[in-house]
Amino acid sequence: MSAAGDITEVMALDRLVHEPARLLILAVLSGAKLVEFGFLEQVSGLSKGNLSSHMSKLEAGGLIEVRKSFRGKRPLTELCITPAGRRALANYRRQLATVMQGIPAPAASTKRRRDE
Amino acid sequence: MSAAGDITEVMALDRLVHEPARLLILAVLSGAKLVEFGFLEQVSGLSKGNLSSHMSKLEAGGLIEVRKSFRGKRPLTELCITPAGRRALANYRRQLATVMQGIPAPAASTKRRRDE
DNA sequence: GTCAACAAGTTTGTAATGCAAACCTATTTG
DNA sequence: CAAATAGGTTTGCATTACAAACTTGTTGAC
Repeated sequence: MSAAGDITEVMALDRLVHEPARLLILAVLSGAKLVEFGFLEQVSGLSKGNLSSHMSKLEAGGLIEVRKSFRGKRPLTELCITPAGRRALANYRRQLATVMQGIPAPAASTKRRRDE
Repeated sequence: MSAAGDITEVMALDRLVHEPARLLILAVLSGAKLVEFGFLEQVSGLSKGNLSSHMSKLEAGGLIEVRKSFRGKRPLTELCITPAGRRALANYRRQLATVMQGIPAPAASTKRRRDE
């Protein structure tokens, strides 16, 4: 049998989702219908360039959808997560939970403060 | 106050630990006193080269210690996690737990099979 | 009107990274 | 002795994350 928290599962993590910046984007998107580019920029602290590039990758992977429109006369880019994106995120979360079981919890005995 | 599961914490994840291959290595090391190179190679499925390179990075970061000796007349490389490594791993786990709270749980209602 | 400053993103350039193929050294086997 | 194997390391390459520079259009100063 494979151990309860088979840590080797970690090798199967979806790299597209595993990247912190993208995981953040997906997590934010999962909680809203539509999110503005500028909002994500602020929340994430990512530069526009970096954000744009991650956005493109997520879009290329079909995990998000990008809508371009106008607010007044200024361009406005909005993002939303796709069903596939939700699945990918849910699946990632599941794998992560499995992985965490393979990592020893510090909780038990972190009383050894002088261990270096 | 920052939300209970502040997803933006994800940006602070330790990249040295976040890499799946290295996380696996650390997790395995955390459960044993001393682990052989060859064993890790099998468990992880990593190529020798890749394993060696991750090993070097973890060592450079002070998260593991590498001991070279001989078994009979053949060279033998063994790895063990350092106290700093344990801390890094525990900290990573903690951050990960926080992050997971920011990702919507699929558990509740994954009964929607037709959502594409 | 036009010229400077600004908003909203995209494209380009670069340094770092993950990965495996090729290589190295020593040992065992035919 | 030659070939194969064990045990790792170094090299080379393709990908990537990131920010600086650029683009396009808008608003405000004069």
